[in-house]
Amino acid sequence: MIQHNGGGIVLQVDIKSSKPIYKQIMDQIKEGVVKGVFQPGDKLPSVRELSTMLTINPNTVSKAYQELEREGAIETRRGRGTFIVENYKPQADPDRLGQLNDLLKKVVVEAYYLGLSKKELKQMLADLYAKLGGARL
Amino acid sequence: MIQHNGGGIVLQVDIKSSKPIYKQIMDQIKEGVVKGVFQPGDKLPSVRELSTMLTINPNTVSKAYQELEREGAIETRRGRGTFIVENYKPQADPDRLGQLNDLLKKVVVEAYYLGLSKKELKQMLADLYAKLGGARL
Amino acid sequence: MIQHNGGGIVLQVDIKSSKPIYKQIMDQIKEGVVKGVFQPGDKLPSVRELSTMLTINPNTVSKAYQELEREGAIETRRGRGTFIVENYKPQADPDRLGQLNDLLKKVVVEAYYLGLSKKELKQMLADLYAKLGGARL
Amino acid sequence: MIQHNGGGIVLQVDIKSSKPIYKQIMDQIKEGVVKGVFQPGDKLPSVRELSTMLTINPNTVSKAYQELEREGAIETRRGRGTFIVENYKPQADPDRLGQLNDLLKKVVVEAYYLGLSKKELKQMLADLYAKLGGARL
DNA sequence: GTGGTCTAGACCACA
DNA sequence: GTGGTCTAGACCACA
Repeated sequence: MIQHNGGGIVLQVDIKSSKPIYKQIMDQIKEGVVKGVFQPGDKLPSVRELSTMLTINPNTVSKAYQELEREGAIETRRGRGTFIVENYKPQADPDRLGQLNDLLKKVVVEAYYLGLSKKELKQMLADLYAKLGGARL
Repeated sequence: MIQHNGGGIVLQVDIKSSKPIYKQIMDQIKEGVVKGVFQPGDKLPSVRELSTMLTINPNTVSKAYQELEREGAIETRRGRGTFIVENYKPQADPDRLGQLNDLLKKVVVEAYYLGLSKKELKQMLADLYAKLGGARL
Repeated sequence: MIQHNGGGIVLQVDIKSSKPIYKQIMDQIKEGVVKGVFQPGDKLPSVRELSTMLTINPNTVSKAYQELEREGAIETRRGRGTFIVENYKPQADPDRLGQLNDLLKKVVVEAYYLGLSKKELKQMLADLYAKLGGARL
Repeated sequence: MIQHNGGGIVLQVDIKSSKPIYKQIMDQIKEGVVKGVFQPGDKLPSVRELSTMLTINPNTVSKAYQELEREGAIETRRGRGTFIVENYKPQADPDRLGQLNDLLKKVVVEAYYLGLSKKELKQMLADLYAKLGGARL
Protein backbone atom coordinates (compact mmCIF):
# COMPACT_ATOMS: atom_id res chain seq x y z
CA MET A 1 0.00 0.00 0.00
CA ILE A 2 1.17 3.42 -0.85
CA GLN A 3 2.04 5.70 2.00
CA HIS A 4 0.62 9.14 1.50
CA ASN A 5 2.30 12.13 3.04
CA GLY A 6 -1.15 13.59 3.32
CA GLY A 7 -1.76 17.19 4.18
CA GLY A 8 1.34 17.48 6.28
CA ILE A 9 3.64 18.57 3.50
CA VAL A 10 6.13 21.10 4.73
CA LEU A 11 7.51 22.52 1.53
CA GLN A 12 7.75 26.24 1.13
CA VAL A 13 9.38 28.56 -1.28
CA ASP A 14 10.86 32.03 -1.20
CA ILE A 15 10.03 33.87 -4.42
CA LYS A 16 12.49 36.63 -3.65
CA SER A 17 15.46 34.38 -3.09
CA SER A 18 18.20 34.40 -5.68
CA LYS A 19 18.19 30.62 -5.48
CA PRO A 20 15.95 29.31 -8.26
CA ILE A 21 12.61 28.05 -7.04
CA TYR A 22 13.06 24.64 -8.60
CA LYS A 23 16.31 24.25 -6.68
CA GLN A 24 14.64 25.30 -3.46
CA ILE A 25 12.13 22.53 -4.01
CA MET A 26 14.84 20.02 -4.82
CA ASP A 27 16.85 20.87 -1.74
CA GLN A 28 13.85 20.73 0.54
CA ILE A 29 12.75 17.37 -0.73
CA LYS A 30 16.21 15.91 -0.39
CA GLU A 31 16.52 17.39 3.07
CA GLY A 32 13.13 15.93 3.89
CA VAL A 33 14.34 12.50 2.88
CA VAL A 34 17.42 12.82 5.08
CA LYS A 35 15.30 14.00 7.97
CA GLY A 36 12.87 11.16 7.46
CA VAL A 37 9.96 13.50 6.76
CA PHE A 38 9.74 11.70 3.45
CA GLN A 39 10.00 7.93 3.58
CA PRO A 40 11.01 5.66 0.70
CA GLY A 41 7.93 4.90 -1.35
CA ASP A 42 6.07 7.98 -0.18
CA LYS A 43 4.00 9.67 -2.81
CA LEU A 44 4.88 13.26 -3.46
CA PRO A 45 2.17 15.77 -4.22
CA SER A 46 1.32 15.84 -7.91
CA VAL A 47 2.78 18.59 -10.05
CA ARG A 48 -0.56 20.36 -10.06
CA GLU A 49 -1.13 19.95 -6.34
CA LEU A 50 2.27 21.25 -5.37
CA SER A 51 2.13 24.14 -7.80
CA THR A 52 -1.19 25.15 -6.30
CA MET A 53 0.09 24.74 -2.75
CA LEU A 54 3.11 26.91 -3.45
CA THR A 55 1.27 29.23 -5.85
CA ILE A 56 3.92 28.74 -8.47
CA ASN A 57 3.80 27.53 -12.03
CA PRO A 58 3.39 23.80 -12.68
CA ASN A 59 6.37 23.89 -15.02
CA THR A 60 8.59 24.94 -12.17
CA VAL A 61 7.53 22.00 -10.05
CA SER A 62 7.92 19.77 -13.05
CA LYS A 63 11.48 20.89 -13.53
CA ALA A 64 12.32 20.19 -9.90
CA TYR A 65 10.84 16.71 -10.12
CA GLN A 66 12.63 15.93 -13.35
CA GLU A 67 15.98 16.96 -11.91
CA LEU A 68 15.39 14.93 -8.78
CA GLU A 69 14.52 11.94 -10.90
CA ARG A 70 17.71 12.37 -12.85
CA GLU A 71 19.62 12.36 -9.59
CA GLY A 72 17.89 9.15 -8.63
CA ALA A 73 16.17 10.58 -5.57
CA ILE A 74 12.61 10.20 -6.80
CA GLU A 75 10.85 8.29 -9.54
CA THR A 76 7.73 8.90 -11.57
CA ARG A 77 5.32 6.14 -12.40
CA ARG A 78 3.40 6.91 -15.51
CA GLY A 79 -0.08 8.12 -14.82
CA ARG A 80 0.28 7.44 -11.11
CA GLY A 81 2.47 10.13 -9.77
CA THR A 82 5.87 10.76 -8.28
CA PHE A 83 7.44 8.81 -5.43
CA ILE A 84 10.47 8.81 -3.18
CA VAL A 85 12.78 6.12 -4.49
CA GLU A 86 12.28 2.82 -2.72
CA ASN A 87 15.78 1.37 -2.54
CA TYR A 88 18.15 4.22 -3.02
CA LYS A 89 21.68 2.96 -3.40
CA PRO A 90 24.22 5.71 -3.16
CA GLN A 91 26.89 5.35 -5.80
CA ALA A 92 30.19 7.09 -5.23
CA ASP A 93 30.12 9.18 -8.40
CA PRO A 94 33.60 10.74 -8.64
CA ASP A 95 32.21 13.88 -10.28
CA ARG A 96 29.68 14.51 -7.57
CA LEU A 97 32.24 13.65 -4.95
CA GLY A 98 34.52 16.31 -6.37
CA GLN A 99 31.69 18.82 -6.34
CA LEU A 100 30.98 17.98 -2.73
CA ASN A 101 34.62 18.56 -1.87
CA ASP A 102 34.52 21.92 -3.64
CA LEU A 103 31.39 22.86 -1.75
CA LEU A 104 32.97 21.93 1.54
CA LYS A 105 36.10 23.84 0.63
CA LYS A 106 33.97 26.87 0.03
CA VAL A 107 32.42 26.38 3.45
CA VAL A 108 35.85 26.36 5.06
CA VAL A 109 36.93 29.50 3.24
CA GLU A 110 33.70 31.30 4.14
CA ALA A 111 34.06 30.19 7.73
CA TYR A 112 37.49 31.79 7.83
CA TYR A 113 36.08 35.06 6.51
CA LEU A 114 33.35 34.98 9.10
CA GLY A 115 35.89 34.41 11.84
CA LEU A 116 34.75 30.90 12.67
CA SER A 117 37.44 28.68 14.11
CA LYS A 118 37.94 25.11 13.00
CA LYS A 119 36.39 24.02 16.24
CA GLU A 120 33.32 26.18 15.74
CA LEU A 121 32.79 24.87 12.22
CA LYS A 122 33.08 21.31 13.40
CA GLN A 123 30.49 22.10 16.03
CA MET A 124 28.21 23.57 13.39
CA LEU A 125 28.55 20.35 11.43
CA ALA A 126 27.82 18.25 14.49
CA ASP A 127 24.74 20.35 15.23
CA LEU A 128 23.47 19.83 11.72
CA TYR A 129 23.89 16.08 11.96
CA ALA A 130 22.02 16.12 15.24
CA LYS A 131 19.24 18.23 13.80
CA LEU A 132 18.83 16.39 10.54
CA GLY A 133 18.44 13.03 12.14
CA GLY A 134 20.99 11.12 14.08
CA ALA A 135 19.58 7.73 13.26
CA ARG A 136 19.98 7.70 9.52
CA LEU A 137 23.28 9.47 9.24
CA MET B 1 56.61 48.29 0.94
CA ILE B 2 54.12 46.88 -1.48
CA GLN B 3 54.45 43.22 -2.19
CA HIS B 4 53.67 42.37 -5.76
CA ASN B 5 52.45 38.92 -6.50
CA GLY B 6 53.79 39.61 -9.95
CA GLY B 7 53.84 37.00 -12.66
CA GLY B 8 53.41 34.25 -10.17
CA ILE B 9 49.64 34.56 -10.02
CA VAL B 10 48.00 31.18 -10.03
CA LEU B 11 44.48 32.16 -10.98
CA GLN B 12 42.77 30.21 -13.68
CA VAL B 13 39.22 29.99 -14.90
CA ASP B 14 37.18 27.39 -16.71
CA ILE B 15 34.98 29.12 -19.25
CA LYS B 16 33.00 25.92 -19.69
CA SER B 17 32.06 25.67 -16.05
CA SER B 18 28.53 26.43 -14.97
CA LYS B 19 29.95 28.51 -12.14
CA PRO B 20 30.10 32.15 -13.23
CA ILE B 21 33.61 33.26 -14.06
CA TYR B 22 33.49 36.20 -11.68
CA LYS B 23 32.66 33.80 -8.86
CA GLN B 24 35.50 31.51 -9.84
CA ILE B 25 37.83 34.46 -9.49
CA MET B 26 36.35 35.47 -6.17
CA ASP B 27 36.60 31.98 -4.76
CA GLN B 28 40.15 31.52 -5.91
CA ILE B 29 41.31 34.78 -4.43
CA LYS B 30 39.65 34.08 -1.13
CA GLU B 31 41.03 30.57 -1.11
CA GLY B 32 44.44 32.02 -1.92
CA VAL B 33 44.20 34.27 1.10
CA VAL B 34 43.29 31.38 3.37
CA LYS B 35 46.14 29.31 1.96
CA GLY B 36 48.55 32.19 2.38
CA VAL B 37 49.27 32.41 -1.35
CA PHE B 38 47.99 35.95 -1.03
CA GLN B 39 49.26 37.92 1.94
CA PRO B 40 47.58 40.95 3.50
CA GLY B 41 48.74 44.00 1.60
CA ASP B 42 49.59 42.07 -1.55
CA LYS B 43 48.80 43.93 -4.72
CA LEU B 44 46.44 42.20 -7.07
CA PRO B 45 46.86 42.47 -10.83
CA SER B 46 44.93 45.31 -12.38
CA VAL B 47 41.61 44.60 -14.00
CA ARG B 48 43.20 44.99 -17.38
CA GLU B 49 46.16 42.77 -16.54
CA LEU B 50 44.07 39.99 -15.12
CA SER B 51 41.53 40.06 -17.93
CA THR B 52 44.38 39.79 -20.42
CA MET B 53 46.04 36.98 -18.48
CA LEU B 54 42.83 34.99 -18.34
CA THR B 55 41.59 36.11 -21.78
CA ILE B 56 38.26 37.11 -20.36
CA ASN B 57 36.13 40.21 -20.42
CA PRO B 58 37.44 43.07 -18.22
CA ASN B 59 33.93 43.62 -16.92
CA THR B 60 34.05 40.14 -15.45
CA VAL B 61 37.21 40.85 -13.49
CA SER B 62 35.77 44.16 -12.46
CA LYS B 63 32.69 42.51 -11.08
CA ALA B 64 34.75 40.01 -9.11
CA TYR B 65 36.82 42.79 -7.57
CA GLN B 66 33.76 44.85 -6.71
CA GLU B 67 32.12 41.93 -4.94
CA LEU B 68 35.29 41.10 -3.06
CA GLU B 69 35.58 44.70 -1.96
CA ARG B 70 31.98 44.64 -0.77
CA GLU B 71 32.81 41.57 1.29
CA GLY B 72 35.77 43.38 2.77
CA ALA B 73 38.35 40.97 1.44
CA ILE B 74 40.18 43.41 -0.80
CA GLU B 75 40.43 47.18 -1.09
CA THR B 76 41.03 49.63 -3.88
CA ARG B 77 43.40 52.51 -3.31
CA ARG B 78 42.63 55.17 -5.84
CA GLY B 79 45.29 55.41 -8.46
CA ARG B 80 47.40 52.75 -6.89
CA GLY B 81 45.57 49.54 -7.47
CA THR B 82 43.80 46.76 -5.64
CA PHE B 83 45.15 45.06 -2.56
CA ILE B 84 44.42 42.28 -0.14
CA VAL B 85 43.02 43.92 2.95
CA GLU B 86 45.66 44.54 5.63
CA ASN B 87 43.84 43.99 8.87
CA TYR B 88 40.80 41.92 8.05
CA LYS B 89 38.51 41.69 11.02
CA PRO B 90 35.81 39.16 10.58
CA GLN B 91 32.43 40.38 11.70
CA ALA B 92 29.85 37.79 12.56
CA ASP B 93 27.25 38.90 10.03
CA PRO B 94 24.09 36.96 10.91
CA ASP B 95 23.00 36.82 7.27
CA ARG B 96 26.24 35.36 6.07
CA LEU B 97 26.31 33.02 9.02
CA GLY B 98 22.90 31.75 8.04
CA GLN B 99 24.06 31.28 4.47
CA LEU B 100 27.06 29.35 5.70
CA ASN B 101 24.82 27.12 7.72
CA ASP B 102 22.62 26.51 4.68
CA LEU B 103 25.67 25.68 2.60
CA LEU B 104 26.90 23.23 5.19
CA LYS B 105 23.45 21.70 5.46
CA LYS B 106 23.50 21.16 1.74
CA VAL B 107 26.87 19.47 2.10
CA VAL B 108 25.45 17.09 4.68
CA VAL B 109 22.45 16.25 2.51
CA GLU B 110 24.61 15.67 -0.55
CA ALA B 111 26.97 13.52 1.50
CA TYR B 112 24.01 11.36 2.47
CA TYR B 113 23.06 10.95 -1.18
CA LEU B 114 26.60 10.02 -2.05
CA GLY B 115 26.69 7.44 0.67
CA LEU B 116 29.25 9.24 2.82
CA SER B 117 29.05 8.54 6.52
CA LYS B 118 29.28 11.24 9.14
CA LYS B 119 32.75 10.03 9.91
CA GLU B 120 33.83 10.23 6.30
CA LEU B 121 32.52 13.75 5.93
CA LYS B 122 34.30 14.83 9.08
CA GLN B 123 37.47 13.34 7.66
CA MET B 124 36.94 15.25 4.42
CA LEU B 125 36.62 18.42 6.44
CA ALA B 126 39.76 17.65 8.41
CA ASP B 127 41.66 16.98 5.20
CA LEU B 128 40.57 20.31 3.79
CA TYR B 129 41.75 22.13 6.87
CA ALA B 130 45.07 20.36 6.65
CA LYS B 131 45.41 21.18 2.97
CA LEU B 132 44.35 24.79 3.14
CA GLY B 133 46.80 25.69 5.84
CA GLY B 134 46.82 24.50 9.36
CA ALA B 135 48.49 27.58 10.77
CA ARG B 136 45.95 30.22 9.96
CA LEU B 137 42.84 28.21 10.58
CA MET C 1 -6.11 -27.80 -30.82
CA ILE C 2 -5.47 -24.56 -29.12
CA GLN C 3 -2.14 -24.25 -27.38
CA HIS C 4 -2.35 -22.37 -24.18
CA ASN C 5 0.75 -20.70 -22.94
CA GLY C 6 -0.90 -21.10 -19.58
CA GLY C 7 0.76 -20.08 -16.39
CA GLY C 8 4.14 -20.12 -17.98
CA ILE C 9 3.83 -16.62 -19.35
CA VAL C 10 7.05 -14.73 -18.94
CA LEU C 11 5.80 -11.20 -19.41
CA GLN C 12 6.84 -8.62 -16.91
CA VAL C 13 6.68 -4.87 -16.82
CA ASP C 14 8.59 -2.17 -15.06
CA ILE C 15 6.17 0.49 -13.91
CA LYS C 16 9.08 2.81 -13.19
CA SER C 17 10.41 2.69 -16.70
CA SER C 18 10.00 5.69 -18.97
CA LYS C 19 8.87 3.32 -21.71
CA PRO C 20 5.07 3.14 -21.70
CA ILE C 21 3.77 -0.08 -20.21
CA TYR C 22 1.68 -0.92 -23.25
CA LYS C 23 4.81 -0.70 -25.38
CA GLN C 24 6.71 -2.90 -22.97
CA ILE C 25 4.01 -5.52 -23.42
CA MET C 26 4.04 -5.15 -27.19
CA ASP C 27 7.79 -5.46 -27.41
CA GLN C 28 7.90 -8.48 -25.15
CA ILE C 29 5.24 -10.32 -27.07
CA LYS C 30 6.90 -9.59 -30.39
CA GLU C 31 10.26 -10.61 -28.98
CA GLY C 32 8.64 -13.75 -27.63
CA VAL C 33 7.38 -14.60 -31.09
CA VAL C 34 10.82 -14.12 -32.61
CA LYS C 35 12.39 -16.22 -29.88
CA GLY C 36 9.78 -18.92 -30.34
CA VAL C 37 8.47 -18.56 -26.81
CA PHE C 38 5.17 -17.77 -28.47
CA GLN C 39 4.20 -20.03 -31.36
CA PRO C 40 1.75 -19.17 -34.14
CA GLY C 41 -1.72 -20.02 -32.93
CA ASP C 42 -0.82 -19.74 -29.27
CA LYS C 43 -3.53 -18.24 -27.14
CA LEU C 44 -2.59 -15.15 -25.23
CA PRO C 45 -3.96 -14.49 -21.75
CA SER C 46 -7.16 -12.47 -21.74
CA VAL C 47 -6.98 -8.78 -21.06
CA ARG C 48 -8.36 -9.36 -17.62
CA GLU C 49 -5.98 -12.22 -16.84
CA LEU C 50 -2.90 -10.36 -17.99
CA SER C 51 -3.84 -7.14 -16.22
CA THR C 52 -4.30 -9.12 -13.02
CA MET C 53 -1.04 -11.01 -13.48
CA LEU C 54 0.88 -7.79 -14.01
CA THR C 55 -1.21 -5.73 -11.58
CA ILE C 56 -1.76 -3.04 -14.16
CA ASN C 57 -4.76 -1.30 -15.64
CA PRO C 58 -6.81 -3.46 -18.04
CA ASN C 59 -6.97 -0.52 -20.44
CA THR C 60 -3.21 -0.73 -20.75
CA VAL C 61 -3.27 -4.38 -21.78
CA SER C 62 -6.14 -3.61 -24.10
CA LYS C 63 -4.16 -0.90 -25.82
CA ALA C 64 -1.18 -3.19 -26.28
CA TYR C 65 -3.36 -5.89 -27.84
CA GLN C 66 -5.07 -3.40 -30.13
CA GLU C 67 -1.77 -2.07 -31.39
CA LEU C 68 -0.41 -5.56 -31.94
CA GLU C 69 -3.51 -6.48 -33.85
CA ARG C 70 -3.13 -3.39 -36.00
CA GLU C 71 0.42 -4.47 -36.75
CA GLY C 72 -0.85 -7.90 -37.73
CA ALA C 73 1.08 -9.75 -35.06
CA ILE C 74 -1.92 -11.09 -33.16
CA GLU C 75 -5.61 -11.60 -33.88
CA THR C 76 -8.76 -11.60 -31.86
CA ARG C 77 -11.34 -14.31 -32.45
CA ARG C 78 -14.63 -13.10 -31.15
CA GLY C 79 -15.65 -14.91 -28.03
CA ARG C 80 -12.60 -17.12 -28.07
CA GLY C 81 -9.71 -14.90 -27.18
CA THR C 82 -6.54 -13.47 -28.61
CA PHE C 83 -3.98 -15.48 -30.53
CA ILE C 84 -0.62 -15.21 -32.16
CA VAL C 85 -1.27 -14.91 -35.88
CA GLU C 86 -1.03 -18.27 -37.68
CA ASN C 87 0.46 -17.40 -41.03
CA TYR C 88 2.16 -14.09 -40.62
CA LYS C 89 3.28 -12.73 -43.94
CA PRO C 90 5.53 -9.76 -43.65
CA GLN C 91 4.67 -7.00 -46.04
CA ALA C 92 7.40 -4.54 -46.87
CA ASP C 93 5.58 -1.44 -45.65
CA PRO C 94 7.69 1.50 -46.86
CA ASP C 95 6.74 3.60 -43.84
CA ARG C 96 7.78 1.00 -41.33
CA LEU C 97 10.90 0.29 -43.35
CA GLY C 98 11.80 3.95 -43.12
CA GLN C 99 11.19 3.91 -39.39
CA LEU C 100 13.40 0.88 -39.05
CA ASN C 101 16.14 2.65 -40.93
CA ASP C 102 15.78 5.68 -38.66
CA LEU C 103 15.95 3.45 -35.61
CA LEU C 104 19.08 1.76 -36.90
CA LYS C 105 20.61 5.12 -37.74
CA LYS C 106 20.00 6.19 -34.19
CA VAL C 107 21.73 3.03 -33.02
CA VAL C 108 24.78 3.87 -35.13
CA VAL C 109 24.93 7.42 -33.82
CA GLU C 110 24.56 6.29 -30.22
CA ALA C 111 27.24 3.66 -30.76
CA TYR C 112 29.58 6.39 -31.91
CA TYR C 113 28.88 8.40 -28.76
CA LEU C 114 29.53 5.35 -26.62
CA GLY C 115 32.80 4.73 -28.36
CA LEU C 116 31.74 1.50 -30.05
CA SER C 117 33.51 0.70 -33.28
CA LYS C 118 31.72 -0.53 -36.37
CA LYS C 119 33.13 -3.95 -35.67
CA GLU C 120 31.85 -3.97 -32.11
CA LEU C 121 28.37 -2.92 -33.18
CA LYS C 122 28.30 -5.64 -35.82
CA GLN C 123 29.28 -8.11 -33.15
CA MET C 124 26.50 -6.85 -30.91
CA LEU C 125 24.07 -7.42 -33.74
CA ALA C 126 25.41 -10.92 -34.37
CA ASP C 127 25.10 -11.74 -30.67
CA LEU C 128 21.51 -10.60 -30.67
CA TYR C 129 20.68 -12.79 -33.65
CA ALA C 130 22.32 -15.72 -31.91
CA LYS C 131 20.45 -15.06 -28.69
CA LEU C 132 17.05 -14.41 -30.19
CA GLY C 133 17.00 -17.62 -32.15
CA GLY C 134 19.24 -18.54 -35.00
CA ALA C 135 16.73 -20.87 -36.66
CA ARG C 136 13.94 -18.47 -37.42
CA LEU C 137 16.01 -15.49 -38.42
CA MET D 1 39.83 30.54 -33.54
CA ILE D 2 36.25 29.56 -33.44
CA GLN D 3 34.86 27.83 -36.48
CA HIS D 4 31.45 29.06 -37.43
CA ASN D 5 29.03 26.80 -39.17
CA GLY D 6 27.72 29.90 -40.90
CA GLY D 7 24.53 29.94 -42.88
CA GLY D 8 24.87 26.33 -43.93
CA ILE D 9 22.97 24.87 -41.02
CA VAL D 10 20.94 21.90 -42.11
CA LEU D 11 18.58 21.39 -39.21
CA GLN D 12 14.93 20.92 -39.85
CA VAL D 13 12.00 19.82 -37.83
CA ASP D 14 8.70 18.07 -38.43
CA ILE D 15 6.00 19.60 -36.29
CA LYS D 16 3.60 16.78 -37.04
CA SER D 17 5.92 13.99 -36.01
CA SER D 18 5.15 12.12 -32.83
CA LYS D 19 8.80 12.43 -31.94
CA PRO D 20 9.21 15.49 -29.69
CA ILE D 21 10.77 18.43 -31.46
CA TYR D 22 13.54 18.77 -28.92
CA LYS D 23 14.51 15.15 -29.59
CA GLN D 24 14.48 15.74 -33.31
CA ILE D 25 16.95 18.55 -32.78
CA MET D 26 19.11 16.42 -30.51
CA ASP D 27 19.23 13.55 -32.95
CA GLN D 28 20.03 15.78 -35.89
CA ILE D 29 22.86 17.51 -34.11
CA LYS D 30 24.36 14.23 -32.96
CA GLU D 31 23.98 12.82 -36.44
CA GLY D 32 25.61 15.96 -37.80
CA VAL D 33 28.58 15.41 -35.51
CA VAL D 34 28.95 11.82 -36.68
CA LYS D 35 28.69 12.90 -40.30
CA GLY D 36 31.23 15.61 -39.76
CA VAL D 37 28.79 18.38 -40.65
CA PHE D 38 29.51 19.70 -37.18
CA GLN D 39 33.15 19.77 -36.15
CA PRO D 40 34.44 19.83 -32.59
CA GLY D 41 34.54 23.43 -31.42
CA ASP D 42 31.93 24.58 -33.93
CA LYS D 43 29.54 27.16 -32.63
CA LEU D 44 25.92 26.16 -32.80
CA PRO D 45 23.30 28.75 -33.64
CA SER D 46 22.12 30.61 -30.56
CA VAL D 47 18.87 29.56 -28.96
CA ARG D 48 17.16 32.57 -30.47
CA GLU D 49 18.66 32.10 -33.91
CA LEU D 50 17.73 28.46 -34.15
CA SER D 51 14.24 29.01 -32.80
CA THR D 52 13.72 31.66 -35.46
CA MET D 53 15.17 29.46 -38.19
CA LEU D 54 12.90 26.58 -37.26
CA THR D 55 9.96 28.80 -36.29
CA ILE D 56 9.67 27.07 -32.97
CA ASN D 57 9.74 28.31 -29.40
CA PRO D 58 13.09 29.26 -27.87
CA ASN D 59 12.32 27.06 -24.88
CA THR D 60 12.18 24.01 -27.10
CA VAL D 61 15.63 24.73 -28.51
CA SER D 62 16.85 25.41 -25.02
CA LYS D 63 15.65 22.04 -23.84
CA ALA D 64 17.40 20.27 -26.69
CA TYR D 65 20.66 22.08 -25.94
CA GLN D 66 20.45 21.35 -22.24
CA GLU D 67 19.89 17.66 -22.84
CA LEU D 68 22.77 17.51 -25.28
CA GLU D 69 24.99 19.22 -22.76
CA ARG D 70 24.00 16.69 -20.15
CA GLU D 71 25.00 13.93 -22.55
CA GLY D 72 28.34 15.63 -23.02
CA ALA D 73 27.89 16.27 -26.73
CA ILE D 74 27.86 20.05 -26.57
CA GLU D 75 28.88 22.68 -24.05
CA THR D 76 27.67 26.18 -23.31
CA ARG D 77 30.05 28.96 -22.49
CA ARG D 78 28.37 31.62 -20.46
CA GLY D 79 27.42 34.63 -22.49
CA ARG D 80 29.16 33.31 -25.56
CA GLY D 81 27.01 30.56 -26.90
CA THR D 82 26.87 26.83 -27.41
CA PHE D 83 29.59 24.71 -28.97
CA ILE D 84 30.27 21.17 -30.11
CA VAL D 85 32.45 19.60 -27.46
CA GLU D 86 36.13 19.87 -28.27
CA ASN D 87 37.58 16.63 -26.96
CA TYR D 88 34.72 14.22 -26.64
CA LYS D 89 35.83 11.09 -24.87
CA PRO D 90 33.29 8.33 -25.12
CA GLN D 91 32.83 6.57 -21.82
CA ALA D 92 31.37 3.10 -21.83
CA ASP D 93 28.43 3.86 -19.57
CA PRO D 94 26.88 0.49 -18.73
CA ASP D 95 23.39 1.98 -18.57
CA ARG D 96 23.58 3.57 -21.97
CA LEU D 97 25.20 0.44 -23.35
CA GLY D 98 22.25 -1.57 -22.13
CA GLN D 99 19.86 0.90 -23.71
CA LEU D 100 21.74 0.61 -26.98
CA ASN D 101 21.45 -3.15 -26.82
CA ASP D 102 17.71 -2.86 -26.21
CA LEU D 103 17.36 -0.50 -29.12
CA LEU D 104 19.24 -2.87 -31.39
CA LYS D 105 17.16 -5.78 -30.17
CA LYS D 106 14.07 -3.84 -31.11
CA VAL D 107 15.57 -3.31 -34.56
CA VAL D 108 16.09 -7.03 -34.97
CA VAL D 109 12.55 -7.83 -33.89
CA GLU D 110 11.08 -5.19 -36.18
CA ALA D 111 13.22 -6.46 -39.05
CA TYR D 112 11.74 -9.89 -38.53
CA TYR D 113 8.22 -8.49 -38.69
CA LEU D 114 9.06 -6.62 -41.86
CA GLY D 115 10.44 -9.77 -43.41
CA LEU D 116 14.02 -8.59 -43.53
CA SER D 117 16.60 -11.35 -43.40
CA LYS D 118 19.67 -11.20 -41.22
CA LYS D 119 21.68 -10.54 -44.34
CA GLU D 120 19.46 -7.67 -45.40
CA LEU D 121 19.63 -6.03 -41.99
CA LYS D 122 23.40 -6.33 -41.99
CA GLN D 123 23.42 -4.67 -45.37
CA MET D 124 21.22 -1.86 -44.06
CA LEU D 125 23.70 -1.35 -41.25
CA ALA D 126 26.62 -1.33 -43.66
CA ASP D 127 24.84 1.20 -45.87
CA LEU D 128 24.26 3.47 -42.89
CA TYR D 129 27.91 3.35 -41.94
CA ALA D 130 28.86 4.18 -45.49
CA LYS D 131 26.41 7.05 -45.63
CA LEU D 132 27.19 8.55 -42.26
CA GLY D 133 30.88 8.79 -42.87
CA GLY D 134 33.32 6.00 -43.30
CA ALA D 135 36.29 7.91 -41.99
CA ARG D 136 35.18 8.63 -38.45
CA LEU D 137 33.41 5.38 -37.75
C1' DG E 1 24.02 39.18 -27.24
C1' DT E 2 23.77 34.77 -24.65
C1' DG E 3 21.57 31.22 -22.04
C1' DG E 4 18.66 30.41 -17.53
C1' DT E 5 14.43 30.87 -15.09
C1' DC E 6 9.74 31.57 -14.68
C1' DT E 7 4.80 32.44 -15.74
C1' DA E 8 0.29 31.29 -17.85
C1' DG E 9 -1.84 28.21 -20.19
C1' DA E 10 -2.83 24.61 -23.91
C1' DC E 11 -2.85 19.91 -25.58
C1' DC E 12 -1.54 15.15 -25.38
C1' DA E 13 -0.17 10.26 -24.02
C1' DC E 14 -0.73 7.20 -20.51
C1' DA E 15 -2.91 4.53 -16.83
C1' DG F 1 -5.83 12.25 -12.81
C1' DT F 2 -0.86 12.17 -13.95
C1' DG F 3 3.28 13.86 -16.00
C1' DG F 4 5.39 15.45 -20.74
C1' DT F 5 5.65 18.73 -24.37
C1' DC F 6 5.11 23.03 -26.33
C1' DT F 7 3.94 27.95 -27.11
C1' DA F 8 4.38 32.99 -26.22
C1' DG F 9 6.62 35.96 -23.87
C1' DA F 10 8.93 38.31 -19.75
C1' DC F 11 12.91 39.24 -16.89
C1' DC F 12 17.51 38.39 -15.33
C1' DA F 13 22.57 37.15 -14.76
C1' DC F 14 26.56 36.96 -17.22
C1' DA F 15 30.19 38.24 -20.47
